[in-house]
Amino acid sequence: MIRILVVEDQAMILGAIAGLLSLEKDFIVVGTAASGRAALDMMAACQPDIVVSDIEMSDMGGIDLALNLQAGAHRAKVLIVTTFARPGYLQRALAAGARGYLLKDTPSQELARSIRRIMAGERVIDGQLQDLAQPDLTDPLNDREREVLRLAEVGHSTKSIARLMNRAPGTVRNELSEAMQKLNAANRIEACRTARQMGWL
Amino acid sequence: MIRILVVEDQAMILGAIAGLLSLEKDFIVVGTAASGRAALDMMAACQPDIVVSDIEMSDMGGIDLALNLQAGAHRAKVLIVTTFARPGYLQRALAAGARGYLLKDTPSQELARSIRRIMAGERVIDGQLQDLAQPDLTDPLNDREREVLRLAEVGHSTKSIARLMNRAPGTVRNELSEAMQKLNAANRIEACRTARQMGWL
DNA sequence: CAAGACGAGTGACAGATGTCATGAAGGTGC
DNA sequence: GCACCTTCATGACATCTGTCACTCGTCTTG
Repeated sequence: MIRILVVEDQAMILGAIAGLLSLEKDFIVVGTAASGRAALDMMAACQPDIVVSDIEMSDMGGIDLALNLQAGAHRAKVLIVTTFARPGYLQRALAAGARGYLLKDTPSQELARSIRRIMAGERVIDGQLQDLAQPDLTDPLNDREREVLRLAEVGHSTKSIARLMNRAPGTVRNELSEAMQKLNAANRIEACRTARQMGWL
Repeated sequence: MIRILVVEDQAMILGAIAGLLSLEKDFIVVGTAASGRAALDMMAACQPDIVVSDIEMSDMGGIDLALNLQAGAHRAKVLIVTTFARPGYLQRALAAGARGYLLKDTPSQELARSIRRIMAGERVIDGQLQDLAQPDLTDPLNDREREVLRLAEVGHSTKSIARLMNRAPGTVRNELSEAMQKLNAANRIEACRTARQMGWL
C-alpha cells in the first residue's frame, strides 16, 4: 500500500486528483493540503511515502516544500505535478531532491504509473522536458536583476523601481540593461517574458 | 442519468475531472475533449445534456464553444470551470449562453452539485465572483486597441507593432496612448496587465 | 599592501515612448 | 451640398529607456 499526500491549491483539482488516486487499489491518500506550509505541518501525522505536489502555491510552493522535506530528513519522496514546462523549475525541483516532474498535460494514467516507478526507486521526468533539460539553461540573473525585473513586470517605471529598492535610478537602469543583455532581449518587456518563461522569476 | 461532456486541455486534469464525475451514480461521462473544436465535433455523437468546459484552450476556448452551441441550436447547457476570476470572462461567458461559471478554487463536491442545479434550470455563479459582477466592468477597448496591446504585451516596440499591423508608427502610438488613458495606466506594461486581468485581452 | 573584483552611482547620448493639437480622406445624415 | 463623425496619419515636445564609459568605495585574495 503506497501512502500518498496530495498538495495543490486549487480545491477542485485537489479533490479530482485525490479521487483519481484513490481508485488505485494499491494507493491510499493519507492526506491533502492546499499549500506547502500546510503539507509540512501534516507530514508527521500522515506519514506519507510520497508527496504529490503542485509548484505555484501561496504560502509555500512545491519546490520549497521539497527542500524542507530534504532538510528535515523526511523519507517521503516528492513528485512535482505542474502546468509549467519551465526549465528553471525542473532544474530547481531536481536540485531540491524531487524524484519526479510531471506536466498536467500528460494523461492521467501516467500519474499512477509514475508514482509506482518512483516508489520503485526510479526517477521520472516528463517526456516533454527531456530535451529542455540539457543545454545551458542556468539562470544568468543575480538577485538584484531578478528583483528589478519582477518590479518592471508589473508596470513600474525605472524611477518607481529605484524608489522601491532605495537605489539611484541610474543604477536600476544599468541593472535592467544588464538583465536585458543576459537574456538577449530588446526591451524590459521581452526580458521579463523570457525570464518568466524559463522559470527564473 | 445526466449525460456529460468534459472539455479541458490539460490531459491529467481532464482525466481527473472525468473520473470524479463518473463516481456520481446519476452522472455518465459520454465524452471528453481537449479543445472547443474537438468538443463541437463530438456533440452529435455524444448527445450530452451538459458540457463542462475550461476557458483557455488552443483551437477554441470555452466561451466560443458556448457561442457555437448557442448558435447551432444545441440544447446542451454549458458550465464553465476555470482558474480565472476575471470579470470579462464571466460576462462574456454569460453573454455566450453559459448557465454556470465555477472557479477551480471551489471544492470538488461543488462541481457535482452545480451540475445538478444547472440541470434543474438554475444558473450557478461562483461565490467569489458575485461582487465582481456588478460595477461598470465593460471592456472600454476597441478592436485595434486590443490588438495593439496584445502585441505590446509580448515585447514588440511601437515600430514593430506598426509594421505588423500595416499602420504608421504614430497611429500605433496614439492607439496605445488611448488605451492607456481608458485603462488609467501609466505605461503600456500596466495597460496590458489591467486589460489581461479584467479578461479583456 | 597592491591588484582585482564587485556594488553602487554618474553623466551623456540616441532612440523609444507618451501626449496633444492638428489635418486629410472617407463615410453619414439631412 | 454641408455639417459632422470616424479613422488614419503627422509633427512637435517632454519624458522615459537603453547603452556606455567612467568614478568611487569596499571587500577579497594573493
